[in-house]
Amino acid sequence: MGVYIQVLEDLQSQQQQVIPSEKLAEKCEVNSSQIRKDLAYFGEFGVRGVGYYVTDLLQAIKHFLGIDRNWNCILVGVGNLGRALLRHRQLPQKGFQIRMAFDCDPFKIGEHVAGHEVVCTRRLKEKAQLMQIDIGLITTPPERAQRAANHMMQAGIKGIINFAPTRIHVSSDVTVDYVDFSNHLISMAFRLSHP
Amino acid sequence: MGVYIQVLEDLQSQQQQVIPSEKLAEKCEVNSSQIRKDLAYFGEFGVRGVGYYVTDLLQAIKHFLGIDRNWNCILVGVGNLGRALLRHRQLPQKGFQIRMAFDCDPFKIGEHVAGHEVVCTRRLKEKAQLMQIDIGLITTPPERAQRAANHMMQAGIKGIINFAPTRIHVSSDVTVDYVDFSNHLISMAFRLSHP
DNA sequence: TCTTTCTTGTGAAATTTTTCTCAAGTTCAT
DNA sequence: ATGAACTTGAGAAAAATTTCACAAGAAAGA
Ligand SMILES: NC(=O)c1ccc[n+]([C@@H]2O[C@H](COP(=O)([O-])OP(=O)(O)OC[C@H]3O[C@@H](n4cnc5c(N)ncnc54)[C@H](O)[C@@H]3O)[C@@H](O)[C@H]2O)c1
Ligand SMILES: NC(=O)c1ccc[n+]([C@@H]2O[C@H](COP(=O)([O-])OP(=O)(O)OC[C@H]3O[C@@H](n4cnc5c(N)ncnc54)[C@H](O)[C@@H]3O)[C@@H](O)[C@H]2O)c1
Repeated sequence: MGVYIQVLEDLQSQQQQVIPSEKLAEKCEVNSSQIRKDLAYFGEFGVRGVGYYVTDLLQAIKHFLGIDRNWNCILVGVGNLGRALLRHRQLPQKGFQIRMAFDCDPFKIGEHVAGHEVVCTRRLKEKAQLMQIDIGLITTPPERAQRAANHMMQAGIKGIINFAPTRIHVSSDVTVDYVDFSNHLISMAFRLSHP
Repeated sequence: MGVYIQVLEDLQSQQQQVIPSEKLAEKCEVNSSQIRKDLAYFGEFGVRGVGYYVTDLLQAIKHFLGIDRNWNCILVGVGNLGRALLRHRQLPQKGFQIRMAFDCDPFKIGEHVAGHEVVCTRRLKEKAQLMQIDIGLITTPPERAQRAANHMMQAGIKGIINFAPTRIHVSSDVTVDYVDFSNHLISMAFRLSHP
């Protein structure tokens, strides 16, 4: 689904107003009926004989996915990866604002990264509750990920994305998503080994 | 599949020698027959009534996936994300060595990041051919990703992992994999909007 | 208006993935 | 030994996903 947005935004910036599923499929490298099925799932947006109106479609997809609004995020673990995310300009562009950054290292507390002051993790609950935080990003070492998740849950955060390569345990009303690059490297190694 | 490795390595470091699929499934948060099917796919590694020997299983999985060896990688685009990857200690630990780093920004060329000298992208072919490079990582801005891919193809690299949020076109003997965090954020936004 | 050319939306078919089930192998206490 | 308790591997069933195929709507030229 994310690919559709990527490609449609490209088309939009190229001023292309309409695109048929066949062409969109090519750009997304998927089957065209796949696209039609996916899009039909949340409404009739195409026009027979014409195709899909890029802008309308984008808006419809974004609304359906819940990304036609801003989401407040916090980040715990201002290390290599944490800094990269804090400095990543595309996240706020897409409606995901990292509102605060936390770390437990006294040398990092007080530092500023991309306009964010790094705050002590112990103050997470207190700080995060001042603002309605939707999503927490964990970029601590794996052995600290559970602790970071606990802090987030105490602050009432219901969505956690864990970049540390370890499973975490959360209560049933919290959604966790795992991001692990090494899976992509592994998958690549496999494909290169079995040509 | 990557989860299995993660969890098995955890077990190994805890000195646990044997684990039944049921317990492994719990830790990986998947169905236990799923695990048995997956593992049976590349051999009979379990012992009925006992379970799987952690060390043997790990070795077998790693061999099957082609990660019981070292893979030579290069990275193009020494920005926020590129630096994080260059400094990421787990990659070499898992057998993925980033051998060289390239950038086109004259201010960055010559700089050292995590023991790697940053080299001008124009010298990629020349440099990369001195060593058998297996995998190329693209961490440039999206509008430069295709160019980076072209350089890699010219150097004979057959596997490309693109962290830039754009599709790239490659010849049929090259494998591309896309990594896009924002997909995880989008998926989280969707799940939080449809509770 | 009619015909030709596109292209969607969708039911049906095909394929893939996941789950269920259980015979058969292993261990251990008695 | 024997039985009870486990656990795998794999066939069958179920569920989900992907692809096919085409009726029906839209546009454009004759
Ligand atoms: N660097 C990468 O490119 C990369 C890629 C994929 C995954 N990861 C994963 O992301 C995580 C971070 O990687 P990194 O390279 O940034 O490591 P890092 O060591 O540079 O950063 C970790 C940061 O977390 C902080 N921290 C530790 N415990 C904490 C706690 N309890 N509360 C708050 N902050 C805490 C540390 O002070 C440090 O600043 C790791 O789990 C790593 O495996 C990193
Ligand atoms: N920062 C993140 O956390 C993050 C997360 C996800 C995806 N990404 C993606 O990763 C890419 C890099 O992000 P970033 O934040 O590091 O950006 P960045 O601007 O900090 O870094 C980009 C680097 O690429 C270099 N570059 C540009 N053109 C080049 C070329 N032709 N050859 C070699 N080097 C070239 C630039 O000099 C710069 O050093 C972007 O596409 C971004 O969308 C970044």
